[in-house]
Amino acid sequence: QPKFYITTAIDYVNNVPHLGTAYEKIAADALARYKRLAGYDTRFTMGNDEHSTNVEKAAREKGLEPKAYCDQMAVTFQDVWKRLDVSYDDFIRTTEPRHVRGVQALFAKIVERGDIYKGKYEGYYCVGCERFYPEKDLVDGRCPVHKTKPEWLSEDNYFFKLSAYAKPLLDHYRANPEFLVPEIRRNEIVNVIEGGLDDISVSRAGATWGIPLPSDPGHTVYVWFDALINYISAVGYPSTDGEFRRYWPADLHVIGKDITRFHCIIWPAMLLSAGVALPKSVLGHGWVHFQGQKLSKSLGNIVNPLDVAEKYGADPLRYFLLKEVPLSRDGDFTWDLFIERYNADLANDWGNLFTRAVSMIHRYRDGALAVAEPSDGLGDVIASAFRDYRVALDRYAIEGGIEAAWTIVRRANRLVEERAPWNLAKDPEKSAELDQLLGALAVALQHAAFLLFPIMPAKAALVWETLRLTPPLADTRFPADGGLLPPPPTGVTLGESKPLFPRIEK
RNA sequence: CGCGGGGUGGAGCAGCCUGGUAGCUCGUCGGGCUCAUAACCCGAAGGUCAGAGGUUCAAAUCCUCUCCCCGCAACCA
Repeated sequence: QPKFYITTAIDYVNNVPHLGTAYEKIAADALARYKRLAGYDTRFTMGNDEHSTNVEKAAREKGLEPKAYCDQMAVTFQDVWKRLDVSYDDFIRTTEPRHVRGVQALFAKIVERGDIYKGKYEGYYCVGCERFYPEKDLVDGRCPVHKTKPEWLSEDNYFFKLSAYAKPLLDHYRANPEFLVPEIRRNEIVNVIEGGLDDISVSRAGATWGIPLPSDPGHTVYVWFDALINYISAVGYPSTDGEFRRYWPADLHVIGKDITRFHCIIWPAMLLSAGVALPKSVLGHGWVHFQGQKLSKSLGNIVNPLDVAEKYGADPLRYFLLKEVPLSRDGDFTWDLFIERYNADLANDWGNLFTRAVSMIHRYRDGALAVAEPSDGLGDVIASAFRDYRVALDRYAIEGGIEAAWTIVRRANRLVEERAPWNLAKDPEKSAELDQLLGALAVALQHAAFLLFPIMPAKAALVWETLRLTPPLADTRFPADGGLLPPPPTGVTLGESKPLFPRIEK
């Protein structure tokens, strides 16, 4: 059985999840669910990034020890993901012993390779910002944010010979164009590498909230170096048997475009140095804006995904984000747009097809199908929808998959008009024709629900159960021969007709 | 000259690489139907493709310049 190992970025815990973080997890979840339907042994991991001074600071501000604070945040994050139906298989926290072991082991490998050396880290450091500034970014020698004079800091640090990996990385990009998608981001990164790479500091002296260097416990591992390693520690590294052997290298890292440099330069360089295989692909997705603006704390326009989910359900939120924000681009969330998509697509198209079909089955046939097979070319529509869907999802174009599923919904709605079942029902001689139509509609609903399961798992499952289909949707797979799914049962009373998505009245 | 993305009917996008009747979803208007969540189906109106110049038999599509938005520039998904 082929495997598919997919990860999201692990989240920095100095804030609760917002709409953008949720977008990434939902997108990765849809891909993971798709791969499961496609028969892959899928491993989907996420987690929290709990080290660094910022986290420590956030904890102290709440009067908590860092660990206690992180424990709380881990519960908060996982709760949000569960409410959004994110089906992760494992949740890794960078404070867990298994992760610490992985970090120390990988670090040791890189030391062994001779890629770590001790040096001085010097620069202008603004205490307010907690960061170093290059001289060119200072305004009149002062911090551009705080207008204070930064101090000249100089501390002993360990450095990683990133500069030695420019050539190997470029070679890797040339040989594996799919290593970074979309293409636009690949070009950007290749430019950066061609411009030359500097060695990076990978340790902090005197920090206590972090993973100590095995070779020098007075230093902790730089938080990014630490965080990236979660992708292998989550599957058992430093053990190279079992899960690691089964799942590594990862098939896909789903990350935000802002951190592509870490994932596409530093991370592969670390792995090359340590002699560990590189992940197959990194997907740098775009941003979800809110009312045309970037989500930011300072603008105060942070949207809590749970607000949307609690009001209208997780599925509509998932649908909107996946349909309107292609992974390769930025997109916009506005309430007007959300409500429009909800009413037009979910309530009117898919939802209405469901209620009208199921209620006709009840009204005309006491709730049971006599036959269940496609008619009027519906079989061809479904077959090509399945093909288009898979092509799109294999390219991570989830919106294209949704579009493909919708061709089934549209065709079925049109079929109702064409065959006018309310007329067939009046004519006893057309009884067989009516049975055939109702069966075809059930088949259409079934296949649309199957394709939409990765996008809207709860509603798809509801349709599935209403049609009395077995096994459960989560255990169903794409037919190996590329044909249709086994049809819904006949002679069994179906579930009731209830609006899947009640219209939102403005 | 830091790097990059974009400007297409009211809105959001596709088309541009590989020039040749400008396409999709929503909205608007008109019609049909009544199974259904005033939902569904059919049809229509609406764009000189940011601006200027150039190449060409022919440009939204290629080239040059200008204007306007928006990102990124080592720790915000």
